[in-house]
Amino acid sequence: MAFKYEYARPALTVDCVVFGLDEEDLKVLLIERDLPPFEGKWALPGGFVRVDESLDAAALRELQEETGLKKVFLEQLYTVGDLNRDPRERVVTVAYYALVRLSSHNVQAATDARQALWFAIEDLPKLAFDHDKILKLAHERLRGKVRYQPIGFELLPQKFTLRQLQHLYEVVLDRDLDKRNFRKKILGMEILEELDEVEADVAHRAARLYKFDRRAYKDMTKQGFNFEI
Amino acid sequence: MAFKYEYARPALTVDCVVFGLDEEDLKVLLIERDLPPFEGKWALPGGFVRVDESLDAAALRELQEETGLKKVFLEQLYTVGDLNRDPRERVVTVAYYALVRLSSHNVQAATDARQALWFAIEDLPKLAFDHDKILKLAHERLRGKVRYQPIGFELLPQKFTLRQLQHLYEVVLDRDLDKRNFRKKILGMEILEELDEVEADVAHRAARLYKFDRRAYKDMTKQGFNFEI
DNA sequence: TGACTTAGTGTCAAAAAGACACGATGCTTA
DNA sequence: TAAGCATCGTGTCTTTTTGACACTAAGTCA
Repeated sequence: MAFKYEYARPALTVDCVVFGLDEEDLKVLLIERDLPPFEGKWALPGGFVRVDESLDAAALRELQEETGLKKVFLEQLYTVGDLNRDPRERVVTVAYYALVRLSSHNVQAATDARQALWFAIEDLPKLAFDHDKILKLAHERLRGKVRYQPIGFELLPQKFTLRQLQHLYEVVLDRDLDKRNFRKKILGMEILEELDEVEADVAHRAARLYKFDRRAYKDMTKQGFNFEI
Repeated sequence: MAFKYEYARPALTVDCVVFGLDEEDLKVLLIERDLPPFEGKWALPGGFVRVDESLDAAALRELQEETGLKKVFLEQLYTVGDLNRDPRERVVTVAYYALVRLSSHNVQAATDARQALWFAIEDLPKLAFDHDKILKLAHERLRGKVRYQPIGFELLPQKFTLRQLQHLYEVVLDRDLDKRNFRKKILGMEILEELDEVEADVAHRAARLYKFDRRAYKDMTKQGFNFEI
C-alpha cells in the first residue's frame, strides 16, 4: 500500500468491444474471467490503466494480454463511471471499440482470462458488470459511424470483393442493399482500387478483388468529399 | 493522506466546454484560474471527480461551482489521458460539452475561478493544460452533431424565430444557407410548433415565433425519422 | 406618408436515390 | 463434354431531394 492520496480516487480501467465479421454475422470477442468478481462469467477484455501509460496504450496492452490481438483499429467509445458498477469499489472505465479482420487473427486467451471466444452479436451470453450496456453502446456507435466514415474496411481482408463489402454493410446496418445501386455508389466514390485479381476457391464465377485506397480517400476528404453509404 | 492503494492511480477530473450563441457568434465560457498550476490563465471549467459522485454529476457540480450555470444540456465528449498533460501528476480528464441559452443565464465566477467570461470561438485566449485541444474537439463534435440531432435548439431561447434558427446553423456550420430552402426543410419535418406570437421589440416587421416540439420529434424518431440539416 | 428593414412565399432545373432483370462466366457433376 | 448451377457484372427509368433564384407584404421609424 505504497500510494497515498489526500482524497479517495476511483480506480481507472479500460474495456474493449472487439468486433469481427465472418461470412454470416457480426461478432464480438469476449473473455471468460478467471478472477473474481464475476469469476467464470463472460466479459469484455480490459483491465487497469497503469499510471505511466496512456489510455490508448492501456487498451492495446490489455487486448494483447487477454486475447492475443495486436495492431487492431481502436477508437475510444465512452467513459462509464456509475457509482456501483463494480462490486469491489468505485471503478471508472474508459470503453473502446476495436475492429479486426476476423480471418487473419487467431485469438488466444491469456492473463486473467480462461478463454477468449467470438460470439455472434445476436446471440450473446450474460455479461459481467455493466458490459452489456457498453456493448450496446458500441454496437450503436458502429452502426452510426460505418455510414459516414470508411471504417468498415477494417473488418474485411485487405483484398475483398464488392459482394463482401456489401455484405458488411448489410450485416452492420441490418438491412438489405440493392446490388447495382451499391456498386454504382461505392465505385463512383473512387476510393477503391480495382486489382488484377479475382477471389480464389469459390465454386462459381470468381469475383474481382478490390482494395481500399486510403491515400485517395484522404486526398478527397481534404477537398471536401464526404463518405456516405 | 488517508487513502492508500496498492498501485498508483491517476487523478480523475472533468472539464466542460460550454457553448453559447448570441446574435453574432458562437461563444465559449472560460474561467480564469485562481490557483496553480496555470494560475491567472484561462481554462475550461472543471475539477476533480469525487469518489462518491458519477461523472455527469461531477461535471454539473463543477459547472455550477465555477460558473453558476445550472440545468444545462450536457453530453460526454472524450476522455483525455496523455501522460504529461498536467504538470503536477498524472491526470485523466473526462471532457464534456454543454449547450446553454446565452440570453437566459448569468454567469458568475466562484470557487477556484477569478472570473468566468464568454469568448467568441474565433477569438480565444491561450488556454491552460491541453484545453485548446479539448475545445477544438468539442467544436468539431458540435459541428458534426448539430446536423443530425436536434441539439441546436439548446442554444436558442424556448421561443425563437426561423431567422434565429437559421442563423444558428449558419454560425455553427460556418456557411450560408438559403432562406427559402431552409424554411421548407425545417417546417417540412413537422417538429416545430408554430406559436400565435411574434417576436417583440424589433424595428421592423416582427417574425413569428416557434417552439421545438420534443414530443413530436420523439414520436417520429420511433417511426424511423432522421433529423438532418 | 414615404423610406427602410425584415418576413414570408413557389418554381424550376439538376442531382441523387431507388426500383428493377438478364446474359456472361466459371465451376461441378452426370 | 454438355447441362446445370451459382454468382458476377451491368444500365435505364422514375421518384425524390437538393439547390438556385426574386419579389411582395408587413411593420417601424423619422
